[in-house]
Amino acid sequence: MKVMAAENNNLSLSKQRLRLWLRMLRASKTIENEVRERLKKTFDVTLPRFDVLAALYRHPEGLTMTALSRDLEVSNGNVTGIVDRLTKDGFVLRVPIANDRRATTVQLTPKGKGEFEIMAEAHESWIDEMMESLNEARIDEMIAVLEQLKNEAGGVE
Amino acid sequence: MKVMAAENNNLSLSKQRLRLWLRMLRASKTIENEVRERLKKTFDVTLPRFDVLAALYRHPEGLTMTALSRDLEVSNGNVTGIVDRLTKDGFVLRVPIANDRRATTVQLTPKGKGEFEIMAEAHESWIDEMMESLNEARIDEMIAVLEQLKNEAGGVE
DNA sequence: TAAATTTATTTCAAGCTTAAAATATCAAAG
DNA sequence: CTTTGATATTTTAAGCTTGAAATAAATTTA
Repeated sequence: MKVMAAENNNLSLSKQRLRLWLRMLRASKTIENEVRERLKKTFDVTLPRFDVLAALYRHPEGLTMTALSRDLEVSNGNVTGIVDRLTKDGFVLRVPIANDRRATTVQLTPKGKGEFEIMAEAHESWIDEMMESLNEARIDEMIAVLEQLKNEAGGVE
Repeated sequence: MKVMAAENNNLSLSKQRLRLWLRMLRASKTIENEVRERLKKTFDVTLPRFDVLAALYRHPEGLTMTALSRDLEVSNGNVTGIVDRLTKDGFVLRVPIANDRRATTVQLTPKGKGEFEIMAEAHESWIDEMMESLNEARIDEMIAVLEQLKNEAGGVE
């Protein structure tokens, strides 16, 4: 009897977790689509390009291709293409590393830095607008849960 | 002085909201990547295909291409390709609509339904595992916030 | 009814994405 | 040294994704 009850509890809890995951995915997708569209319309830049610029902005010393791929959680081959195009357009630069001829760091050019700062300001205000209803307490709460989730799922082994 | 304080408050709140968004995106991406990899390894199916099957499973009467595209929040042209491939592999079926020669509904085949049920069970257990630390209260809390967020961002105008 | 507009879908070009294979270089061990 | 294994990146093929243009059919309107 107790086992049965526990099973039933687990079952509905797992359904509830699934439901949360689907909601989270949906909210993310909605916001992401909105951001993608505004980036395109306002700055004629794609979301993946924006993401790469943002990662590099957070690391003024530059990032290797591998570090960039890990930071963005995308495949290494993927980064190659985006960086190629950003390089062609003068937003980023591949800088050889002194002691390792295999690796290069990628850095923002002054143009890339300047353009990103403009986009980042708009981006922040869009997010602020889309999350208008959330106060500080709610936000801290959410952040804590998400942090825990990410570690649990990502396998910090 | 009061204005100044308010501005500072707003500024840090908007940064906090941005921070939340980035965490949410990161958690989603981590879980999504994990699910994608497991679907591929376990069932040799891609995540977009799984998403389409899931949407159709929730609507046994079938969905038009437009409804499917809206449900998944992806472009209409995107759905065409995925449904094409699922059709070729015998998972779904395009069924003409009686009164409207422009539209077709898409439905799961028995094979599609059967295969999806197997995948869905595994999928649910993966999510359960990845969200092990979240209890019912936390989950309900999160769902409420996410629901609000989605409506705010998605423009329910 | 004919023309104009709207709706449903597909097609297309460009770019994004992954997983796996191929290159190239470095580091370690014999 | 030089082979062996590890690391960093690019390449490749297949599939995903978008936004816009092209078709086609239904609906509205003059």
